[in-house]
Amino acid sequence: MVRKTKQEAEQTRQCIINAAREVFVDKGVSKTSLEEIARHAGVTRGAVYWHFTNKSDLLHAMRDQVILPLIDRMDDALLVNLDKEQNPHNDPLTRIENFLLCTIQVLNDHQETRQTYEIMMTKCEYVGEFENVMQQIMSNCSSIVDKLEQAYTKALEKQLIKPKLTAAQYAQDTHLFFSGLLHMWVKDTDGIRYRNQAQTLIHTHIEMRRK
Amino acid sequence: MVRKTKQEAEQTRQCIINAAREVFVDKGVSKTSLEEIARHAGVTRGAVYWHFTNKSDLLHAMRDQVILPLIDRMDDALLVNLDKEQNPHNDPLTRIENFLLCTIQVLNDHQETRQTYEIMMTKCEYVGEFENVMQQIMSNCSSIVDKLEQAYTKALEKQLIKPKLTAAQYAQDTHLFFSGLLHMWVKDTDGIRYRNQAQTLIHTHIEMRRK
DNA sequence: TTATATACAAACACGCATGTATGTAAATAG
DNA sequence: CTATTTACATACATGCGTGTTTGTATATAA
Repeated sequence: MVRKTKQEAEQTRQCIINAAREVFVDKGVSKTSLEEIARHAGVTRGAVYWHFTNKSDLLHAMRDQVILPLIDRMDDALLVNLDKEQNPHNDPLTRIENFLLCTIQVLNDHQETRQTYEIMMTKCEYVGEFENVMQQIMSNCSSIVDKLEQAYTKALEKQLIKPKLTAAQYAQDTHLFFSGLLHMWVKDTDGIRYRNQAQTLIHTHIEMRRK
Repeated sequence: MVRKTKQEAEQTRQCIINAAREVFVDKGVSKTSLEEIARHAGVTRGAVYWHFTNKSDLLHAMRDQVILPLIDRMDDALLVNLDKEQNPHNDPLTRIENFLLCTIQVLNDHQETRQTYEIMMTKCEYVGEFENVMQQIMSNCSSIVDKLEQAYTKALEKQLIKPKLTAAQYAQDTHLFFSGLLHMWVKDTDGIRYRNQAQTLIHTHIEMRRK
């Protein structure tokens, strides 16, 4: 065999992750063997065990590749320069809407992200060594709600929405709406019920709040 | 061995389902063997294979026991006598709120339901012979949205909510909200973030719509 | 240039879960 | 009262997935 350079090794590592994603999405995590993943990637189980300690580790790596960048984008979309820029295309409410739209857009355009979400939502079990991922998800949700609340606070200050409810309440409701939408969007593989009208649903949700 | 009567046999069948639920919730569906379930139920795999063709069949039976009654309750809560009874405690909006509250209540009070939901949401993979369950869930959602829409139509007629949006739009938004809430409620095993304030969240969601 | 670490492939050992086939005692049908 | 079916327990056959170990050719460091 031909020993690989560091770059080539990193390439196989990525290749294994990609192969895993495609087999996972097809057969589910627990019913795919590392042998199958290796074959799909054009390597042997030796390579898989070299780059990852086990299947769970591989799954973690797969998830991180998609989730971590998404969290970064979130800050940009919801918080950065929230107080500056008084022009109407940058008001807090529109930014919230754009954040939601943008996330759906990523799922639409980026197959890697879409497949990973599908796996995490419907093709894996949060059990044993994977149970703490649940905690990560929950704390992630908390930070989303926090950021939404900050945006809604600005929206209240600028009197874009009715003061009937608090920013926290608006934020919670929006988060639950979006959480539901993501689940439905991912599960709606035909695209008939949710994927095709996600933009409309989001716009409606925000519009409901506008004065 | 002592041959059982029909009643006793039905009892062991139920016993197996209960055992399965408790082991599933603990170790996840794919990592629990039928041997383990049998042991937990105080029988052997022979009994399990007698009552169910395989693990998937058992999982289906478990799900049906919880989901089917829930669908029945839904009709009662949202549709029955929707046009009669003009008293304010039975207005369409309150009925929607009560339906949501009632569903959460069932999860709270009924361990069997709670565990089953936890399994279906975070401890099983929708793959292979279980993929059609996904379709069932989706079509179920459709009928929920339909019923919500009917209730919201009445609410619009009675001018309880603002005519800014259509009944269908309100229904979709409420369904996504509730879908998100259910997911979060189930995942929030500590109860800190969602379980403790579910009632408030629901009330807020409905209140937002009130004129 | 040589020694060592790297990046895997190949081989080994092991248990465990599944499905089926057979055995069996008592309930039930007739 | 007898025959048959029921409701399982037990035993058997089989395969598959995992983790580890060993082998090896080459990149890389010195």
